[in-house]
Amino acid sequence: MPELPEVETVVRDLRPLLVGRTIRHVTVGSRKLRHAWDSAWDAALSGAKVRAIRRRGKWILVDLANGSTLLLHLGMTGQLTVHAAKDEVADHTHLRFALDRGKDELRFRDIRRFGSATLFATQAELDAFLNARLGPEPFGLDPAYFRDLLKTTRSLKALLLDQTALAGVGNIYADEACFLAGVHPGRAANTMTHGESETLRAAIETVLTNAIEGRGSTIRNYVGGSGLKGSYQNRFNVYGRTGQPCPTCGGVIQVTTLAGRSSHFCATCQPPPRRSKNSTRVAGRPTADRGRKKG
DNA sequence: CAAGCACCCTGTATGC
DNA sequence: TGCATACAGGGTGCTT
Repeated sequence: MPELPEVETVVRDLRPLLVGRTIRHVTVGSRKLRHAWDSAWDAALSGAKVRAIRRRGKWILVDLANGSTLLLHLGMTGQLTVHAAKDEVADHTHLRFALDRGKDELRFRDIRRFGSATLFATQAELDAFLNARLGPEPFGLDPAYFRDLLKTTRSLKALLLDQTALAGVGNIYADEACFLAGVHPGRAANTMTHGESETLRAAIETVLTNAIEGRGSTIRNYVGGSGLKGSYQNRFNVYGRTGQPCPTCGGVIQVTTLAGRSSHFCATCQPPPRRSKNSTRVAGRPTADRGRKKG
């Protein structure tokens, strides 16, 4: 599911519902997420007051008054919402954090279980973990820094999806930003002019800002921290619009595979690079995960 | 260094 | 209806 705008929406929704409240106890499901839950964290969390909730890239950080931080990632299908404890517990709910006197609880639901929940005892450990994985946030970037990022033979798509280059951009918003900037996602990054670099940098900000304003995009499972869906999927120009007309020129939106991901573009507004990586996908063409034998 | 693939999972859509 | 296959917003690790 969730890229930066969706995670930001979850955090904004949860902030008034969580900050200042105390986690009373944790209920852990039988099936593990990406990593197993450490039972020692139960004791560390019980009685811990929530000091703040924030976002870094696609990660959610719940800072506790005792100095520890609960770090969550929603993977592809994660949902983090506050419910009344008496509400029916949906299937695939893996963690429940009882709040205050137990009338309400924070629930982590994740169908595919690509998400994760981990407790970091100190800020130093948390920072080390995140700094090893994440580049800067994509807002207010120094144009010169962004130009430096482009000094690579990698495709724009691969670069934008690389969380160590730039934190928070995923498959949807990479495609939408490239469209807005008028550049093909398969372009080698080092073929971008200074002008194009600045246009793309600004396009990323614009797309993410507008998506946050629309509470993110709901394709399948995504809901915000309040349970409300997003609306930005109604404003997609290219993502998921294969075969439909380009909003700008009326040409047909194409799809190809770049960096192992479906990549959507308008061949007129975003001229493909001259050689390689511009062929449209043919039925049956292999992609990651396809043709693998089931375990 | 970069690209490609496999893998972690489940649900849904589609074709036969 | 049933079955097989392909695909999905992400991150990680291995091989080419």
